[in-house]
Amino acid sequence: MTMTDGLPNTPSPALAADELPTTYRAADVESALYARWQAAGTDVASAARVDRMGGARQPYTIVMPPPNVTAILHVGHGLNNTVQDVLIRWRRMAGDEVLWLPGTDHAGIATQNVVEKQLAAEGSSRQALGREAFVARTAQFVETTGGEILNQLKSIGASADWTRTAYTLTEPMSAAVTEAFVRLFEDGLVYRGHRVIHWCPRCMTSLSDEEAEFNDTQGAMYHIRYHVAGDPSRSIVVATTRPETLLGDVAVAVNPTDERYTDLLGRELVLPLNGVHIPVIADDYTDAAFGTGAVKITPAHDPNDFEVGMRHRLATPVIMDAEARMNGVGEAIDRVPPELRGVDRFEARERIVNMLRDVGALVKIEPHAHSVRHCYRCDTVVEPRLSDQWFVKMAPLAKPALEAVRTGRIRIMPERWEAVYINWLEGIRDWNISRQLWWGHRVPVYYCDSCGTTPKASRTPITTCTECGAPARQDEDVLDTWFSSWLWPISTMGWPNENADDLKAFYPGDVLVTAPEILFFWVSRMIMSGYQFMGDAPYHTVYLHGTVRDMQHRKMSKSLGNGIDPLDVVKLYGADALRWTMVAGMGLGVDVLLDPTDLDKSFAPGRNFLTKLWNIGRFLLTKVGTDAVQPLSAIAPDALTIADRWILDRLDGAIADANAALGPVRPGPTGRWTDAERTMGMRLDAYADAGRHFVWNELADWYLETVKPRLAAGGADADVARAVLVHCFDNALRLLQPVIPFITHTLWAKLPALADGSARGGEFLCTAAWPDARSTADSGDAFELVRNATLAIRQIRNEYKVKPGRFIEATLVPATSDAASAPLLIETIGALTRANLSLHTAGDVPSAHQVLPGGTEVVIALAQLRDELSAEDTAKEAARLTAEIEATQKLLDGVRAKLSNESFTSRAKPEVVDGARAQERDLAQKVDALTRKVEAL
RNA sequence: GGGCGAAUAGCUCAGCUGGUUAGAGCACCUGUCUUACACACAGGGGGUCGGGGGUUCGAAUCCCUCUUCGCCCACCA
Repeated sequence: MTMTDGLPNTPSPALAADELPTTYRAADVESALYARWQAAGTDVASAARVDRMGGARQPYTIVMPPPNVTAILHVGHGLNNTVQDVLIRWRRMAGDEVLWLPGTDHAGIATQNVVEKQLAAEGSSRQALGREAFVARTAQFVETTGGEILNQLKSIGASADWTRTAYTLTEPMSAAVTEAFVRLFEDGLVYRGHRVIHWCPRCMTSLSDEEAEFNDTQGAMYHIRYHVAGDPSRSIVVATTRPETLLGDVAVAVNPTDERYTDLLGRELVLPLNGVHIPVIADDYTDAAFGTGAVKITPAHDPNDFEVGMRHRLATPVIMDAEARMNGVGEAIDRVPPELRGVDRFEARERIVNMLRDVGALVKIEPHAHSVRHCYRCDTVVEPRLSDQWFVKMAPLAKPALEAVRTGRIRIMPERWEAVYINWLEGIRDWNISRQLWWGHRVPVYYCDSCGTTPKASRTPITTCTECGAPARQDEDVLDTWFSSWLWPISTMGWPNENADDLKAFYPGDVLVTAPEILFFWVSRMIMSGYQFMGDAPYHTVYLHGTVRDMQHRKMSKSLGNGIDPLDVVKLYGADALRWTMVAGMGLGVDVLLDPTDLDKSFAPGRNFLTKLWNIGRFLLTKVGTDAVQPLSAIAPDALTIADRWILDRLDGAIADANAALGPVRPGPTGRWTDAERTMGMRLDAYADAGRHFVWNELADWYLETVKPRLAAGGADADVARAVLVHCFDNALRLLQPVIPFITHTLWAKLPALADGSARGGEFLCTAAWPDARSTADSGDAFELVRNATLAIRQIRNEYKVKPGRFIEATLVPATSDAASAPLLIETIGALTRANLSLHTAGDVPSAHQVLPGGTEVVIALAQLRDELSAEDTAKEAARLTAEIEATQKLLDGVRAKLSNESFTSRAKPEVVDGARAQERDLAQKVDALTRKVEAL
């Protein structure tokens, strides 16, 4: 017992009562502790410490998906950022140089909409204000109220590097956006296109394909008759879902093989209502089997019709204005009857249908379910509209992004999204990047109206035409918000300055954490921009988490009123409870279900676990006291009891489970994930559970209970127990820190000092070391006897309704395999079960038996239990036992049949066969013991 | 229309390359204020792993098929 020399043999003084209040109050701890982390700079990254820069650490980088600058925190942000914070905190402890780079997005349409609404409330508008003033006003709005969401993230514990906070509409970001645009322009990857795009008449801007979302809608199919010019006896019936567009029709197309219409090809039809003559044309686009087999062609208001129109060199009259009111552009005004001019498209639809009915052109109206595109920002039905826009040619950019996933440079989790990603990229279409908005990065293209020279893209503003010296004019449009977002992983690190320290140290990064909704909007485009501008992918893992939903599985939203405010949860139960509940309840890619009407119930897992952890800590720290403890390394192996070995073994198991659930951290030296690695790790729920299970179901439920007498006895063995206790709890807190950083730190800071004077890991748990498993290989198997015997005795006590407080006599009959350890353990088992446990061979008095795995028997004489039982109970018990014998016998027969099967014993893995043999033995013993038991009754 | 996925306990989900009596959390039932914790402790009930075929000594796990849900994409007016 030399290892405890010099330590007092009296119990260590207890903690002062006020140091650990009986209940954990998160509010007393969290904001103060967060401020200390900030002051100490625990989450500030240093490029110089990174191995790529000659430092000693591997970088671990996550760029935060930038929330909209005007957004307020909702539970989806909470989930997203908690996941990132868990990964970040884990790697920080594991010794990586960690960079979690936060920021916000200027969110073009969204922010402009908010300010426009304000202006409307003031009786003003952006047009009234003018561009410059509007932008200034919006900038000021962002300045004063924006970015609040980042502060809110702090209150849930997000340990981002706030010294690097970025915003997409700052000078450096603008420089990156301009540089990217100009490079693509110069490479011919940005071009001006004249085509039908998605137009939001409320936001008054074009949208990309991704921004125009499909909604299934119950609409109608209108069948309309167009008469042949000069021959009222002949006609063609067309079918359309948008009758109002007929004013812009320039042809009717039929399939060339459709014999119904062959004789009408080349003839002219008269458009009802405006009398315009249009030809009947043949085009493969028309499906003879659909509708009437005749399609009205409106090139300016339908992308397909536009294509048809191009093939047949047809005119493109625009019959709606930017606000989607019936109105002709230029000569097309003549196509719109005066009484319809200026009428909203939906109103116009009704009126046109009535007018068609009046002139006898309306054949029928059928219900028709179809998908209609809506603006992703304001949900207005999008209008296809012919206009000039800037596009990015995507096919060349998509190529390396596809290769990256195919070759394992990037993995997407859950894996099924890889197929979706590949599917989308293979059919990728060009990206409309110009928006008719004012809030955003202005398109860096300059025109000369005077000499009309080719428009130039420029990194610096052009004020005068380089050709003729006349004043140059910048393009009015701004770029799609996502055109700055797609540069986020590089622009935040200093690109286009390729020598920027951060870019060199932290790019490429590691993981991107987001929801699947923006896989195309953002994730894949970042990958493309990474390859295009830096020659490498921005991360090796895309982690797509689920969505937070209510109990009806509806997405939480403001309009449904079913949201949960994370800050409410923080106030009620603390950030740790919020974090724990979300992480522990979140399978890979699985939605998190929470009940907004019952926060108490929804966050019970977090709250319950925190309370339990607090009580474990309170009890443990009180029992251990304040005297310094030996580090585990100073304890001689033979001083460890069976229980000590067991709990240390379980700790190793928990560490291994946590590491397996989280890792692998990054791909190996090849830089590519192997097929096996692709699906490994990132199981945050499994990791959290490994920690919870250890600290609750092993440390608290078993070890803490068994160690009480040893601590009370004092002396050298008490010091061993103290050392083991503190070691286990210390490591458990380390394991749990990434999920619940506040409470773990609070408890950890109260652990007694180490007797050798060594530091435990600095001032903060969040920068202490991630646990390592012990190198020794001794197992804690012997302790299983305690657990099995205890469970058996408890079961018998319950079965026979023995009052919890009553002591009983019990006998342990050890099998040879347990003969050595049993004598050391009976006291422990007795203490756990309120039994006076003796150790000898089985008598033949009527008894309750339990056969433990391994063959040791627990025997409790029935005589002492008899008075608790009625005759009825006894009969019932006998019947129950008989049934159990039968069931066990059946199992046994099954196992024996299997073992006598030659194919099984020869082909199955040896350990499986051994398992079956052990099972046969245990079952046989059980049948035997149960039979004796029923006889004794 | 194309692509993908899922159906396992009342609910939400684990169950890896087929092998002891299919697990967890919550919910449920019984008992307990056992001097850290009733936000706890102890014990318990509950699943023919969606249906049907097949491969195998052996299938929740692999194959086929049917049914039902879900997701992504898409120019059928």
